Order: sequence, then structure tokens, then C-alpha cells
Amino acid sequence: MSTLSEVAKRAGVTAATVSNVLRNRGRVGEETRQRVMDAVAALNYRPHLAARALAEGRAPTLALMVSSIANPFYPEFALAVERAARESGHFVIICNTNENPHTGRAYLEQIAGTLSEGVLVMNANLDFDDLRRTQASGTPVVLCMWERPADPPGLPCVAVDFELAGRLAGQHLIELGHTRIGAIIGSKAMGIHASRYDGFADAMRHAGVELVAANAVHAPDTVQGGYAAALELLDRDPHISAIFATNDLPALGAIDAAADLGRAVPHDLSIIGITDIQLAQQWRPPLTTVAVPTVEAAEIAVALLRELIGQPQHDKQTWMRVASEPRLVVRGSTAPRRFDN
Amino acid sequence: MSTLSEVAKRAGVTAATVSNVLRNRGRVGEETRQRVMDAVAALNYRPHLAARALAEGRAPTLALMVSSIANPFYPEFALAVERAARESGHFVIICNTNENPHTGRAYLEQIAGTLSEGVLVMNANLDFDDLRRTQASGTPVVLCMWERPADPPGLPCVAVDFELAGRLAGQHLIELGHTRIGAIIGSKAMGIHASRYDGFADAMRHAGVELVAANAVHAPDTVQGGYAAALELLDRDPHISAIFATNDLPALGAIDAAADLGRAVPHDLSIIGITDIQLAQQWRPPLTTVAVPTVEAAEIAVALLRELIGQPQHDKQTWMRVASEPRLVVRGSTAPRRFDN
DNA sequence: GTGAAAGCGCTAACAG
DNA sequence: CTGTTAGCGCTTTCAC
Repeated sequence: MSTLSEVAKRAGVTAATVSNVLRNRGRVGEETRQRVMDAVAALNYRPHLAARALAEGRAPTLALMVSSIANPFYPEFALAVERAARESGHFVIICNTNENPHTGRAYLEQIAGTLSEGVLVMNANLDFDDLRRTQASGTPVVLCMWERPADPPGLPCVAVDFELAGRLAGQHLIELGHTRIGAIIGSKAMGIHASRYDGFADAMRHAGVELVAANAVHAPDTVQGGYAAALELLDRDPHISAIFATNDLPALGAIDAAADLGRAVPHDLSIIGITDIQLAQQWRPPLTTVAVPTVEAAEIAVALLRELIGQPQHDKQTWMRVASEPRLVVRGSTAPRRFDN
Repeated sequence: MSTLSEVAKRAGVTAATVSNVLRNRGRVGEETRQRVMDAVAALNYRPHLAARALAEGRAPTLALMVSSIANPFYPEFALAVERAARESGHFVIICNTNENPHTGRAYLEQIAGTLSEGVLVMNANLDFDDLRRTQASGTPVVLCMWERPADPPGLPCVAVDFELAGRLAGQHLIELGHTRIGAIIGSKAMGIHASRYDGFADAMRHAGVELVAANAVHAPDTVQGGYAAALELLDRDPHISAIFATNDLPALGAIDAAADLGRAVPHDLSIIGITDIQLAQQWRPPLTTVAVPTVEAAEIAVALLRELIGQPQHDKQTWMRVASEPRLVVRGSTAPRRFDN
């Protein structure tokens, strides 16, 4: 790998000049520019990104913190992030925290500001104080999917109205005539599903439907988790005619559970989720769900991060961007309540 | 962010000494070490990775080239890669090529050797000459899943015997009594599925089963692709009793297609895939498939890359590691042939 | 227009 | 044991 000064020598100029022509800075004579370009081509020169980062005092990468890239939701998001990041010349480093705050902190400490110019946080179960610390140290952080637009987290974020998502799901079920509904709520530990359930509960209240506490169970955000939860729900109260899940994966698992119990979806049991991951439309039956603007959120998050980079940090905490609203996507897993059972 | 020399000053020593205590190099007095550690803690010092990379002449990241991280197979692999990479202190930069050799080349040229110490290639549709060039320029490259152990690619790689995978799939179908079998082969453009089909064809030949050319169709590596392909197959010859797909995703699509056509899987139609992605066991019915050692391949690939890094490059081309053999995983999508149709 | 010089933050000999 | 001296490859004033 040849260096700037090798190129310079070959072109009979100095490194500064080569640097200038390469980045169109400063005025350079046409004839010199040509000689330089020739030398660059001849030596197959490529700028050393780490060296440039050091000299510029900025890094060419963004860190994307996720709990586990193997969760089917994240890759869709990560892809959108990468596309957006490329536009500003950033590479993205993927950081799997495995839900472990320790791992997350270790990542932050090593990477933030020293290898990555900014940090995107996507449900990685990180300590907000840690995040605020890294932000205070000069590396901007943005939360990619904040659930409560009305309640800013004290960190830059893109908000998605998940309470509305929950409400839309609830309303849909109500409109179909369901009143006895089970709920599968994302794992308690993280509490990020609270607002979704709040929205759902709100819809119930508006419809005058009484919520039965026993009809809500917590489950990890996996197909298996939803499967087990649905079994539990249907065991506790076999008469529910619908299940609301705060996430798609568990909803998918609930569909399978119903099938195994011989309850036809949606005829005997309606099931609805939130997010609209790709899998939702491929399941049998395809899942009715409330779609969340994943790609848009990714794009906004990266754009916000870019604005924050190089910004004085006095009011970073107040930045919040709101993504467009969730919307109901009706597919095959919900149907009107049958009144014969 | 404080620097080494700030720490040094505070501890009343020189930067070199701080560097030494931080990396346990050179002998340092216990008393000095303590002073340094205190200063590090007081200033909340964290080493600047880009600066270190420049000084050491090595980069702390690995690049993982995939066609699109949104393909459900890659995240499982990427997760394993990241885990392995962390053990040697590497971060992983994810590079989605979108199957576009141009994008792939652009990535390689920018990142290889300047920000990443090594490159992992996972079915990203890259030009092998490009790869050889980057390897020749000093940045090791390893192909993560080479399909033909008997036919080395001229680049370091971890080989997985996909021909055997195809053969196992074929044998399983034969053993169940199937002789009229449709095949869904991964998209022609890449040709990476050829050996899988070869293995399958070989099994047929051994069993004295004649292959009908018309019973093989090409399809993209997606659920939808497999769905369409299965429809096509079943239209061309409604009498096939089984379908072999060179990948799980299309196999899953085939299951759906069969269902939509009113053909019960596995009773009326057996379907088998290759890979054993997580989705396979969650589908209805769960997919019978030939499992490929994904995590193992990731670990071997990273280990190999690590050995290659810093190695003189004289015989890099000849490195090939073979992962353990694929094995049949029987689930619910295959059954003995019924002789009444 | 182009060059000289300094420095980004760290590591790597080598002296002492 | 610890300090000195050079860089790593690039950018960036600021003279000429």
C-alpha cells in the first residue's frame, strides 16, 4: 500500500499538494493536478482511513448497538442504517450487546469517539446514564426508536408513537367485536412495551371493555416465547377470542400455538402484533399487525446523528424527531368475532 | 477525551510509561503503575483506537461482506462472527453489497488495509480477481463458505461440503420412496448452488432414478422465489411427490405454495431444503433440511483470518479449512411417498 | 499555486 | 525501571 508521500514524490510535488487535489481543497494548477492523478493511478493509491481519521480528529464509522442482530427485526433496520450511513461516507460497526449492559458499556467505552463518530442505539438494553456519559464525552448518541414521544428520554432520539400502535391494534380488535382479549407483553425486564400496552388498554377503556389482569402475560421477544405465552393465555381463559401481542415475533408464535390447539386462526381466534417485520406477511396465516416505519426511523436516526456530529453539545438532549405514524395492516390473522362460542 | 500525555503529565511520568503500564509491556515499578492507574481513572482515559491503529500499523476491525444482511441466514452468521472477532479485540464492520460487484469493490478499496485488517466474504457476489487483488495488497481475505472442498478457489476459505448436503437430501427423499422429484435451484447468476444440485443428482443416479430436466427451476433465494418456483414446478408436472430446494428460504416458500394449492405437506408432497436456518424449525410444518455448520464456519473463518493477519503472503492462496459435515435434520415436511397418486 | 512545518494520539526502539 | 526520540499517514495553517 503506497502512501501520500510516495505519490507526491512520483508526481514531483509535496504531500500537501496531493492531499489538496484529492480533496479538491486549495487551488491546484491543472497541469499539476493531472500529474498527481497519474501518480495516484500508477501507484494504486488509496487513502489510509485510520490515518485520515486521526488527522481530521473524526472517525469514519458509526456504531450500531443492538441486542442481537439475529433477531429478525434488526437486520431490516441495520440494512437501512448502512445505506443511510454510506451517504455520508460512514461505515457501520455492528455491536451485539446480547441484552447485557456490561457488554454494551464495554463497547461504548472502547469505540465511542475513538473509532466511531456517533452511536445509534436500537433496543440494546443499555444504561441511559452510560449513554449520557458517552454523549457528554463528545460522541453523539441517538436512540433509534423511542416509544413515548410525549416523554423525551433526555437523549436525542427518533420517536415512534407506539402507544398509538397499541391503540390501533386494540381498536381493530374492538371493531371486529372482540371483547375478551389476551395480551402478550414483551419481557418485563426492559419495560419498553409498556406504552404499547397502554395504548391497547386505552382502546379497551374507550370501548367500555374491561381488562382482565389475568389475561396479560409477559414473554420474551421470540416466536417460542409467544408460543408458550399463548398456550398459557388459552389455558387460563379458553374463552378469549383474540390475542394482542406487543411485537410480531410472539404474535407469530401465538398463531402456531393456536394451530396446535386446534383453534383456527382467524376463525376461532384473532391475533394481532406490532411492527410488521418481513416474516409477518410470510406466515400462515399472514399476520395482521400495526406497521411501524422502520426504514424511515433508520434514515432519520442517521440524519440526526450526522447533524449532532460536530455540533456543540449544549442542547443535544432536547433533540427529538418524530417518525410518521404507525398504521394498521390487515392480513389474515384477524376476523370478526364469532358469537357462537 | 483526555490523551495519553495528559495522563502522563498528571502521573508525573512520560507517555511511553503510561503506554507501557496500559499494555503490560516493559517493566514498570509498582508504585509508578499505581500513580498511572490513578491518573487514568481520574481523567477517565480511554485509548484512541484510530491513533493506536496508525501507530501499530494494524486496524482493529474486520470487514464482513454479505449480499444483504436482511437475508435471514446472514444475521445468524454475523452474530457468530462478531463473537469470535471480539476475542481478538476486533470490531466488525458490516458491508452489504446488495449483490452488486461494484459496491463490493468500492468497499474493498476503501476499507481493506486502511480500516480493516482482514476481510470475510460471505456470498457477496464479489469478483474473485478483486479479492485476490486486495489480498495481494496485503489484506487477507477469507471466503466463509466455499462449496467445493475438492476444488480450492485460490483464496483462503472454509469449505463446507455442500455436495454432500445435496446428496443427503436426495438420499432422504429416495429412502422415503420418492422418485419423481422437482428441484428448486438458487439463482443461476451466482452458480453457487451447482454443487448442491450435483450432490442431489448424484443421489438420484445411484438410486437409478432418472432426472427430468424440466423438473428443475431456478429461483432467487427468498420465500417468494421458492413460492413461485414451486407453483411452476407443480404446474409443469403435477405428479411430483417431492421437492428439493438448494436453500431453506425457497423450501419454505414451496411449503406455502403447496398449501395454497391444497396439497398437504408432507402427506401429498415432501419438501426438503439445505442450511437449517432458525426459521426452518418455526415454519408450519417445520422444514426437514440438511443442517450446515454455520456457527462453526464463522469461528473457523475468523480464526483463519487471524492467522493470516501478519503472515507473509507467500502461500495464502492454499489455505483451506474444512468445516464439519452437513447432517440431515428430519422434521415435518417430508414423509414416505403415498402410492395412491 | 505550491511547499514547509507542525501535529493528530499512540507505539516502538533504544538510551540511560 | 523510565525517558527520549522517531515515526505511523494524513491534514492544515501559513509562508513563499
